[in-house]
Amino acid sequence: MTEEKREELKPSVSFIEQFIIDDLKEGKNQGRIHTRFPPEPNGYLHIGHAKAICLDFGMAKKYGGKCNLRFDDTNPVKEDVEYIDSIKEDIQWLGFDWEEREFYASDYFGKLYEFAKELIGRGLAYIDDQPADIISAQKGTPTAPGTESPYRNRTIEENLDLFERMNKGEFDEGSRVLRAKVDMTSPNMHMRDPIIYRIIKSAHHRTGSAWNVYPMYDFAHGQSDYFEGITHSLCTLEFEVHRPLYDWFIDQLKSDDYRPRQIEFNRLNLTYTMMSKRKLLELVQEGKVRGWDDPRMPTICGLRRRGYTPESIRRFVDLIGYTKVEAINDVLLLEHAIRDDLNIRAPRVFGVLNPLKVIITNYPEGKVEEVTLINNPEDESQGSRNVPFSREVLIEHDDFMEKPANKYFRLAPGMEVRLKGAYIIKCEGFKKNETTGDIEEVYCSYDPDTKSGGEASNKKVKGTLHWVSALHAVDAEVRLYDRLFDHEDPSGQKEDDYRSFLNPGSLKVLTGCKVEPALAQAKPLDKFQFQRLGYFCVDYDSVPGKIVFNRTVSLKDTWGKMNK
RNA sequence: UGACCCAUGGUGUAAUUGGCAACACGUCAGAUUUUGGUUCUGAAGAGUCCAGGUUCGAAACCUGGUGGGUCAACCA
Repeated sequence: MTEEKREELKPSVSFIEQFIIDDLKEGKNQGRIHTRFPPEPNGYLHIGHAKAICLDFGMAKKYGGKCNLRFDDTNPVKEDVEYIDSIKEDIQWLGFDWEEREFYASDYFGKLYEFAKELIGRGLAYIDDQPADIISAQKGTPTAPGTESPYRNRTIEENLDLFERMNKGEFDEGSRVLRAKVDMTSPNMHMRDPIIYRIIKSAHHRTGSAWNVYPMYDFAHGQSDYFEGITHSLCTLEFEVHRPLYDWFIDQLKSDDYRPRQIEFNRLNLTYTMMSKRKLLELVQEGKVRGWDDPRMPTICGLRRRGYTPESIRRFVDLIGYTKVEAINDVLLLEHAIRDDLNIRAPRVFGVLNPLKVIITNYPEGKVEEVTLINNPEDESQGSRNVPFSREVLIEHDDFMEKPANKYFRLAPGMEVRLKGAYIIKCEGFKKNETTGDIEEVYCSYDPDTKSGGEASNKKVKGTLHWVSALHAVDAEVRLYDRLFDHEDPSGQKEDDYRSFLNPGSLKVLTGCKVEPALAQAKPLDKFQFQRLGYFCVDYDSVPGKIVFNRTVSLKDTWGKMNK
């Protein structure tokens, strides 16, 4: 899109941003905007979380507000410190900053406990002695109303006494719960006397064994928002039915005009992958992938290892928008975002994945020239580099055909191609293994006048190939990734387990690849465009002498598409 | 036999709130190119789930359908 066209476009904001603009205009909450990102520390962040992070932090920043990081750690059996550091790292890597506002729902356990006792005192909460299955049965179904617990009308004194003794550890897990007294006949299941405190005797990663009762999500989240002065509590669509309860608790809690507002938006779904934390954990535990940061995973750390940049992820999130429609986004759009970003920033280099030796028969033996190559035609400031050229070079196996197909612009008997940055060569012959049919060597002549920059270098040839000098190239392992699943929506099929859609070809490890010498110095996460092939990123597994690259994404390939 | 939410090209979103259905991705064609990349130009592709209604005028508002999603964890 041209700048001019961009100017002409009318500004459009998401429905959430419009709500924020309206609230600000109405002067709600003293004109403040304060959001929060509330991960549960029970797994790694994925790109769906990135969508929420961009909104939470993005809206706060755009409207002069703040965004808190708050760990929603109300369930000690499922949560662990292990995840906290990775979550913080991922948010920072994405480019967002919660400054000193790192909070935990567990910071408020004391206040929440007091609030619970206050509700009991006001006759709005009671201890239920029934087991889980009975309580569950009494809740009714979405189409049938629930029935009231026989313990619903205990005295305030008894409720208070029982609640305190629950917290002292006098009762077993599961023997009693604290429920809010709302409405057992409500059409909204969440309003049917929700459980707000349960007994858990496992140690909590932050509060240790200080508590024997822990608040449920519905009793912790909105109140934490309130305690922190949050104005806009943005979450995904499945919490829509929780909103009446969220508001109910805020109504009991509020003392002035301030009140946080929950707004729900659509979750991110991507084709050929899935976002379920539980299922992603299964992939890791069952060894279907190499870990949370396997480059095929939709996790932030996986994308980072794959070679995605924070800018590209933010751009992608910006492109897909926020609505209330449950959509499934084409992963092609994510790939477009990273290509677009890397096109401008990634230096171009030569890497040969599947080498075929070309001997330039009329080039002097032992001679080595340095040829100069532009690092990035899209960015002059990246300068140029020298690459050694000699009599034996390696080209891509695909760049030679014994019997060229129609419109094949590469090397074939009698055909001329340019070795990019060096000379134009002509194929004079080749060596073929008669038993296997493999092409083993190709023999070419070169024209010394066609050296790039030289007098005859403007000669038109159909093809330009990348190459490395056989003598100077360094070894590399290259990992090619394809979609993890071969079904657009692997976890959305009722009949089939998502595992049955695992793509057996999602990882191809290529050894014996050859890259230009300077790459021996590359560091993990360094990003390059292997010219004519794609964008590649140095993997953490690299060791001196053997560098490992991950293919982030291939270049668009119109030739490959023509031949599909 | 419930409540709530949703429905615009293939996909994702717009339409300044009732005034010519637009943008991005993808697709196709052409130009440029020492990357079959990039860039540039152009094209095809929806008449807005359906049926009524209100209105000079409806993608938008109303009614009723249809289709999809969410909700019955002592998970978040």
